[in-house]
Amino acid sequence: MDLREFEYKFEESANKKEFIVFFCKCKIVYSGRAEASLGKGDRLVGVKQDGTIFVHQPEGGNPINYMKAGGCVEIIKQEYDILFKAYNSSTKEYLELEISRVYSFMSRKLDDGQKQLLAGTEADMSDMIKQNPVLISKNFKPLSREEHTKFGFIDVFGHDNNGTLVIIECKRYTAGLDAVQQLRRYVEKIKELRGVKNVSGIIASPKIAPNAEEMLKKWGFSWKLVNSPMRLVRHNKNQKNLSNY
Amino acid sequence: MDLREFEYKFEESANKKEFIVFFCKCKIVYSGRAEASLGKGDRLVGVKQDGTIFVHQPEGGNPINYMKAGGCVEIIKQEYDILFKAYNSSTKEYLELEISRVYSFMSRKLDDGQKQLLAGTEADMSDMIKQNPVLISKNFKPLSREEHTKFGFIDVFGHDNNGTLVIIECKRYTAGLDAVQQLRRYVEKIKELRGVKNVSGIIASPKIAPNAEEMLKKWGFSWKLVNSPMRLVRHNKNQKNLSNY
DNA sequence: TACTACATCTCGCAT
DNA sequence: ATGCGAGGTGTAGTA
Repeated sequence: MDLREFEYKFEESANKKEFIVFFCKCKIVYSGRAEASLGKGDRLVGVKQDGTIFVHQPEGGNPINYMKAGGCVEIIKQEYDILFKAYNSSTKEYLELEISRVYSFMSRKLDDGQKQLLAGTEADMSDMIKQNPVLISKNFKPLSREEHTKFGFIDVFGHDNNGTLVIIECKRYTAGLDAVQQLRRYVEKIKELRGVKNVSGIIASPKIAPNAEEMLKKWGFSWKLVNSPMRLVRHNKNQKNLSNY
Repeated sequence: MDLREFEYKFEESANKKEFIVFFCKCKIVYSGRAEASLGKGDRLVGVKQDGTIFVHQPEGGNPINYMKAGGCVEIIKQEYDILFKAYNSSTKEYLELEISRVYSFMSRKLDDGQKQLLAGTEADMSDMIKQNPVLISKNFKPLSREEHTKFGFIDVFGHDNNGTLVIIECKRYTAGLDAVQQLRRYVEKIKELRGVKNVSGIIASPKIAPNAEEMLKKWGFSWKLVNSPMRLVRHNKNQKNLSNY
C-alpha cells in the first residue's frame, strides 16, 4: 500500500476513533520504563479506540511493544518512510515506529459492552474452602475469607477445636517459596496483633514445591492438598465431541 | 462480509500459515486453567503463524482471550454463525468463538527474524551496582552478581571492610514486602550455609513502601536509594523535540 | 520437566 | 495516588 494512502487512511480512522490494525515492515524504538529497540521486520500494529497501542511479531504470545491508553499518536510522512510516534506524558513513555512499508490496513468502530465472567480463581478456591471447611480438616471452623488487613489479605481465616487461630493461604497451582513467606508474614502479624503464641499456618494447593515444603516444615506450618475448583470442566464435558482433534 | 466467504478465506490463509486478523461480532467461551465466558460483542481476533490466538476488545490493554501456540484450530460453518474452536491437547485448554458476523478480514505471511534489545532491566541494575559498588557504600566490595544457588538467586553478593557478607536485592521500582522477604530468605540461607551470624541485607531501589521499610528495620536490614539505570534516556533526549505534545 | 524470579508485567481493590 | 496481591499471568534461565 502506498504510504501516502496509508497516511490518509490512518488519519481518517484515528479521527473517527476506530480500532486500527495494519501489517507493516518497521523498525521500533521504545523508551520509558526501559530502553528497547527492534530492527526492521514485518509486524502487526494495532491502535485501539482508547489509544492503546500494540505491536505483534508474527510469532509468540505477547506484543513485542505496547503503550497503554492515555497518550497521543502522531504520524509523519517522510521521503521514504513514515514515522509513527506515540508519547504518553504522564508515564513519560515514548514509542517510535519507522514504517518503511504498509502491506494491509483495516479499521472499524467496534461496539462491545461485555465483561468477561471468570470462575476457578483463587477467590473461588477460598470460597470453596469456606463453604467446605472439611477440605482442610474436620476440626477447622472458618470465620472469614479474603480478609483485607493493613498488612495484606488473608485467603481464609478461622480456628480449630481448641480455639487455635488458623490462617490458610490458597494457591491454584504449585505453591512456591513466595507462598510460604506470605503465610509466614500473615501468621507473624496475627500473633503480634492478637498477642497469641499459637497460630496455625496452612497452605492449600494442589501441589507444593520441595523447597517450599521444606521451609514450610521448618516454620511449623503444614500443607493440605486441595484442588482448585472448576478445573477442566469444559474439557471433560466435551471430551468425546473433540475426538476429531 | 459473508460468512461463507470468511470461511473460505480463513481456511486458505490458515493453510498458508499466514498471520490472520479479522473484526467480528462473537460470543466467547474459554475452559482450561479457569472457566470464562464473554457475551456477544465486537472484537478483533488474531491467529498468528505459529498458531497463537488472541482476541482483543475495542478497549483495554490485554487480550481478553488467548491461546498459546501448540494447539489446533477448526472452523465450522453453521446455519447462522461460524464456530471457531481452538484446542490445545497438551495444556487441555479450549477456546470457542461463536461468530455471528465478520466485518473485515486480512492476512499475510510476515517475515521477521529480529529480536528486541532491552536495557534497563533488573539485571542491568545489579550489573551497574557491581561496576559501581560505591552506589551502595564506599566499603562495599562486590564478589558476584545474579548468582544462582540451589535456594534462589542473589542479585549482588559481596562483603564490607570488616569481612561481613553483604547481600543486595535490587528492585527497579518501589520495593514491597515481597522484596524484603526475598532478602530475608537469602540472608537466612547464607547464614545457615556459611555458619556465620552477621550477614548484611540491603535493598537497593529508587523507593520503598512504608510497610516494607518497617519490616526491613525489624529484621535489621537496610535500604539504599539507587535509581534504576537507563531510565528516560529517550524521554530526556527528545524532550525539546517533543515540545509539540 | 520443574523451580525460581523478572516483567516496559497488567489489573483490580482497598487504604 | 499508593500499596498489595492475583493472574487462564508469560517468559527466560537453570538444574
